[in-house]
Amino acid sequence: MQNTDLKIFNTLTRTKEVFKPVNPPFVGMYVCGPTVYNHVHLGNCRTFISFDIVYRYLLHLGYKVRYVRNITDVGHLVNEEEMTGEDRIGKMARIEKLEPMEIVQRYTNGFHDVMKQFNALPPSIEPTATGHIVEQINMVQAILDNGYGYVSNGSVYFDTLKYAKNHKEFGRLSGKIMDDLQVETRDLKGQSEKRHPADFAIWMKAQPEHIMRWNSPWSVGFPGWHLECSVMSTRYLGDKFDIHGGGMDLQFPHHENEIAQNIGACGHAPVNYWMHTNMLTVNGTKMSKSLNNSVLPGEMFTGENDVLAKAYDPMVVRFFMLQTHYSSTLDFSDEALQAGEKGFRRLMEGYKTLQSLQHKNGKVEESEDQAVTEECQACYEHMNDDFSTPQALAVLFGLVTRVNTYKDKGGVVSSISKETFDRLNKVFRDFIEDIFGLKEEEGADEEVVDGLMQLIIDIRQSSREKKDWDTSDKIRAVLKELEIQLKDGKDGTSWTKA
RNA sequence: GGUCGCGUGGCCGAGCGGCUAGGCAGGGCUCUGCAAAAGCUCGUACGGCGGUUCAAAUCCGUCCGCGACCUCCA
Repeated sequence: MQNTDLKIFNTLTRTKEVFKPVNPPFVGMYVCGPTVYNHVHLGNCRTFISFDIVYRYLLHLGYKVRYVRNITDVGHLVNEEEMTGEDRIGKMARIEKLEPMEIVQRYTNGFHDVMKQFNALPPSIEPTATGHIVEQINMVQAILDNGYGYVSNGSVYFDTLKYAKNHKEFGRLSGKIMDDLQVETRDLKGQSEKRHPADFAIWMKAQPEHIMRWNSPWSVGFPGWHLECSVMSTRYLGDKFDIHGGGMDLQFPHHENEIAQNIGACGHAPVNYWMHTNMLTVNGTKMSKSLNNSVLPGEMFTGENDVLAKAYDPMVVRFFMLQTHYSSTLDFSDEALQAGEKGFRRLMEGYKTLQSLQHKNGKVEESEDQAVTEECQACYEHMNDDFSTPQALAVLFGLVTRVNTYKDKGGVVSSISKETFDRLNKVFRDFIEDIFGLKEEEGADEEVVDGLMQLIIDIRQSSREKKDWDTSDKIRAVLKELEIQLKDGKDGTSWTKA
């Protein structure tokens, strides 16, 4: 159905490029997952939902995608720059008096629950850093063997200066210039172990109080944060794969260092297409764990937060995010969310309406038939243009108007051909269910159901009083089909779910 | 300070040289017992100032405002 090629904006080249997998029909995609020392917030979710769309669309195009998204459960320090930095997991374990792995398990579970609520497909592989200590040690050794690392007081650092001299790559992804970074030199604690401020630890010697520690040729310690992604992507996708994604805030230094490690170990760049999603903001400022302006998904779904006036269904939030391109910042506000909620419902109602329409062969209006065909096609072409969900959505809304018009005119469609009618149905199903991953909001809440049941019982009661048994029995019978059992007692009627 | 990006109508948000984005909100109309829904329709835009061009929201310069990264964050 697509006439155009899929184009992806590649951070490396800062241009949209036609997507050509290394080994079609297989596609390897790696996305930096969460560090599970705390709840994921909505900003984190935005990134994962964005890549869920990428994953879904690639699958829709027929690619065999291996989607790897890691769980960081060690090595991510509270302050990377200072040697005194404490491991994030270890810190929470100490504070909450739990095993580090209990922390990891708790927040991993929470993360999975949230992703499920957002209807995000699970990745093909979800590796953990602690599960790949051996591989990480091996990569540190490879980097040392190639002369791009040095041991200092039991820790191993990446020799950024030497790497930058031999490979022009350093700074390319993030647009940094090595000389600027030198100027950035600041007098920080523990920096003495490093030869250059831009050097970073690939293996760190554990301080005595550090809980998470492993044996290595250099010290009892733990792997550097940037290393795990290099190792796990290589392990599962090979040393040259298609797409690497993550939030924009990981571009530097995390992804830049990742490239350096891969080149340092394997001699060539690991990734063809780098994709970065933009930030979620609250009142114009980035949502961030460290800024304490986070809204948690759970708080959003229940409405218990300081930012928003009411609760929003996960599907509404997902839809809301799709209205903005992944590369733009997205600001959360109550007004915008409410508009999104109505828009979402309009779309879903339109989808339902479409499914209720009948096609009948008749006189085909050529221009209309052609317009519908073109609009259907446009949805795919917008997705092919760097996953432009807002534009695809706009076209879909245009089609919703058509669908509603068909319904107004009696629900029988004959002005477009059967083929076009079927295509229209396919586009809605493809986009709403497969590509956008949208589904109906969770069932009406208890309060509404209770209210409805009381109303039905009241109506039935008045028909019983009029001895209108046909009506009262019909109500009881239909409810029974819905697995609701009415119980007529002395004190009135109650109901239970069968 | 360095690097990058952004400023679009009441709100959100696409577009990025000529052609209606879209959603929400507001006005009018149609339909319907009423209401809602739905359809049709209307209005208010491209931060300021210059420049390039037959033509600029879209390119260039400049000024103003905002943000991100440069330190942990998706």
